[in-house]
Amino acid sequence: MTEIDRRTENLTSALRRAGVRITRQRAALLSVLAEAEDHPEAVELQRRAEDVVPGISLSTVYRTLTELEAQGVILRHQFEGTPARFEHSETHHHDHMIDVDTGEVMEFANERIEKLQAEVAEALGYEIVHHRLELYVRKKAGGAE
Amino acid sequence: MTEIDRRTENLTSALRRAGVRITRQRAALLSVLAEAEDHPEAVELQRRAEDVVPGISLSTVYRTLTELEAQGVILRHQFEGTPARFEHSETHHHDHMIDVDTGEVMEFANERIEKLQAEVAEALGYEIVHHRLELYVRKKAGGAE
DNA sequence: CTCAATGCAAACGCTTTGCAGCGAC
DNA sequence: GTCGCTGCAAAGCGTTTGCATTGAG
Repeated sequence: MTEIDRRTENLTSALRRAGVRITRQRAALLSVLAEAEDHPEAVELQRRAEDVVPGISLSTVYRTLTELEAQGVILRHQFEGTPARFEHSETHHHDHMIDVDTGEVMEFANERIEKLQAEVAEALGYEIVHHRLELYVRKKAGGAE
Repeated sequence: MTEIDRRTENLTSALRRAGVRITRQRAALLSVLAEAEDHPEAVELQRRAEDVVPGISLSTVYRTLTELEAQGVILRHQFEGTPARFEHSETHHHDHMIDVDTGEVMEFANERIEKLQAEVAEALGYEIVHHRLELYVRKKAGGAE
């Protein structure tokens, strides 16, 4: 069983747990999401799913994504100036760095930043429900291209 | 000259520098923005401006906001689940904490987080153009209400 | 007097929704 | 066979834009 099969299984069981039917459209989307290494937007997911289920509608894509997000198995990111992007939430928590020139999305994790965020909230009597940290960046001149 | 007059002056001169006309609508918006202590959205700014210029249109509000943002004198924030919110950028840099229950927006600044962000980008050969850090929080049980 | 700014209404881009027919269970 | 899901088309929401008119300079 591959890593991707495992992820697909995970997404599928989340839907089953929610008591919904696994249709051809949903099965296609689940595997597309499981094998995505990037951060595709809804239309891109539709495009990829069409290889398996030609004619799948964008409404279905959005409805499924909304359901999966509610189940907590995928994440929806609203970066600046683009439609929402999605990724399965199996991997550990991370934040994002977006190259403003290319649109490329990279991931990073920094334990110390996380800790400081919690301290900031704590100091004011709050606890963090979730956060959003996005670095909009540009390759440095002379940097490795 | 009050602090608010100073801010209004600052916003006005940014527009003048851009070579645009200071109309009644714009003058009203500039002072509304200057005296705002919160993070109002476009319709709210329109509402406040209407006290001075009844009938000011939302298009005008948006057009002026876009211009001021381009001049770098106001900031546009796209928090989750709400229309864009605006604030004059006179004060020093800060990030935001949003109470998910009340919608209240609070500001905070943390030098160490800023520094770590720069380091993360630097380590990968990038420099930060701008960032977005938002903490979606909830008052802790037993915390000062 | 001129040309930029306004208000209106229409278009926009992304996302959600109502509905009649379809298909997973 | 039931009833949840689908595709379609239409609506929603915040924001932008085209255009004829108005008003700042």
